[in-house]
Amino acid sequence: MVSVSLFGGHKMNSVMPRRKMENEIPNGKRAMEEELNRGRDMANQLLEVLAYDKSITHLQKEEEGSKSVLPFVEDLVRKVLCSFTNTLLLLNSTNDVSHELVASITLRDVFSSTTTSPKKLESVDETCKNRSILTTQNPRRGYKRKSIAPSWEKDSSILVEDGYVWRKYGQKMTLNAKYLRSYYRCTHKNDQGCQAIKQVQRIQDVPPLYRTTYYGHHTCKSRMNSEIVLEPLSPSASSTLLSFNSSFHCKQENPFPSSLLASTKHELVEVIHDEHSPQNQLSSLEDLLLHDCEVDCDYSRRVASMLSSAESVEFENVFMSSLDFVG
DNA sequence: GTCATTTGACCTTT
DNA sequence: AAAGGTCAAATGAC
Repeated sequence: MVSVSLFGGHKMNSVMPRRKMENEIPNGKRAMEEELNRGRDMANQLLEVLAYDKSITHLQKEEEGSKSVLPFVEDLVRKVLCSFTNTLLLLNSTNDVSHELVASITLRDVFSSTTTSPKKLESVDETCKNRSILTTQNPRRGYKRKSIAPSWEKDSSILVEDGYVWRKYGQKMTLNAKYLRSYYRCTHKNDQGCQAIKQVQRIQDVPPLYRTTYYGHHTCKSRMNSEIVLEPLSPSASSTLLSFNSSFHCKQENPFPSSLLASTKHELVEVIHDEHSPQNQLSSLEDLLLHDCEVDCDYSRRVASMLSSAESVEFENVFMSSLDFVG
């Protein structure tokens, strides 16, 4: 089980401006710490309960006359969600982060850009300051370098259309790479403010292998309905490998529907917006926190019923990432 | 004319 | 300072 210590868990970078230390934690932050710790403990319990539940077969249950632990799980999930909600309320009320930044970072960003540490927030803040200087002195204004962690990585032996419209904005030869890396942004960046970008790098010649790394989320409404293979398929060139790189802190939004995750079909794959997919389950969690300050029992019941043990691990990852963000 | 891509320069991060 | 990421003018395709 991963243990995260708030405020002390992050290595203090020498470059990092010194902020308030442990003995200077304001009440709001202390309360946040307590809330998050509570939530984490409950998430841990949830995992243990689920693991226990899984270990007992239905037959055994019948023999022992034991009942499902689901109601207990539900309760735990509800408490976890309460903790999230309380923390987010505290987050919103804290003045520790600039109002501008709070306004620019939505709750969804908190969950999506889960490696955004305070250090990063500060660097973003600095970037904002610098940019305000640039806007008056440098004609090349609006320059913004990606500061978020990759959200999804996909290795594929074929070039596939992922359902979004991308616009190439650059390419670069990188160190230790034999091929150019191409940079794409969502074509709706300007008209809809969509911040999604991706990088495509050919990593192998024979058989051809491409690594596509996605950053950010699509906020545009341009989703097409199918994944289109751009290159002719050969029997040998059929594998599509999706990976959550373990080095990534965030294993969050998957730009592909779950129905594609396990797909190795040699044909066009229909994109199915499955409301029971893990991705959407997590989205549901986010929505809970986004829209409801008070956790609805029906919602938590729904969430609990949707969670498999694997998904509760994902749930915990999201939770841990939020700790990372706050800590 | 409009829009996408190319490409060198510029900027940030490490 | 090097490497990686982004911008925007130039260019091409339609």
